[in-house]
Amino acid sequence: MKKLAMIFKALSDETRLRILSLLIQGELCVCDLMAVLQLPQSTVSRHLAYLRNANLISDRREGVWMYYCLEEKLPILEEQPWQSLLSQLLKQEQAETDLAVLKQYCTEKNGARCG
Amino acid sequence: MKKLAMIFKALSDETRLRILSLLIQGELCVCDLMAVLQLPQSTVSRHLAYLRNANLISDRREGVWMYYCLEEKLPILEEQPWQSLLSQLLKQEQAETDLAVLKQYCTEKNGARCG
DNA sequence: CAACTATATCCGCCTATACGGATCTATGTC
DNA sequence: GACATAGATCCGTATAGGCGGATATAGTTG
Repeated sequence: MKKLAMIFKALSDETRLRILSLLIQGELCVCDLMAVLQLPQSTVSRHLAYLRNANLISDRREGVWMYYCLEEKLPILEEQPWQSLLSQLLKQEQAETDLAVLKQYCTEKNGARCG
Repeated sequence: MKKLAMIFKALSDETRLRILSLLIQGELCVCDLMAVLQLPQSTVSRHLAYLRNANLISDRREGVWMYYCLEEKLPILEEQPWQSLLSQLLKQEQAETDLAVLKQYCTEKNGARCG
């Protein structure tokens, strides 16, 4: 029960929910998230660390960049409720806005790396 | 998104999850919850108030007793993810223990009122 | 190794909220 | 109205965690 509560605590912050909704589209690095969310780097990194500690996302280093992506299966929460929570996220207005910004950002970046 | 985050915040405390898992069985009053959870009245009432403010439960007065029960449909979260979260709750070890205690408590009480 | 960039972590500050005993309020009973 | 009981709220205390600028660290490039 305590573990389940920890997962919900990880989900109890708007910024973290926004990050998760963006990661549904695929892995992103810290720069990407900073650009889309318009938040300082320390804030983004802190939330990513929180989500990683809760095992909701995993990271992968590629050179200087850290790429984060959603964990598809969680140790505690079963797959069905987890996926249905994620799809619920996408239905939020804020998620739509953020995804539009992400799309625009990706177009401009056009496959290039950050930096 | 903020509202969704508020719901998760309400779910981010172990005691509140235990209360919700008990309420799945049907409405209970504060005395019942105190007895089963073995927690002081102020603690139980505080968590119930938190859950009510988050619209996860509703209350009903009957004489001196306040009965609380689960809200079946939430304004923000759709029914499917909500129900699947609730069923996830029941799969936790702590929930099994608590439900056993509740069952025992109800047997002893045998339909009587509190007090 | 020096310089640069991406990211993680530290720091001080501030708010939210957990706890449980004490008190207030509402209701029922005599 | 006096009293008892259920429950809500208040209180002081303690901790978690949000914020974002500053600093530390890790990898890349010359």
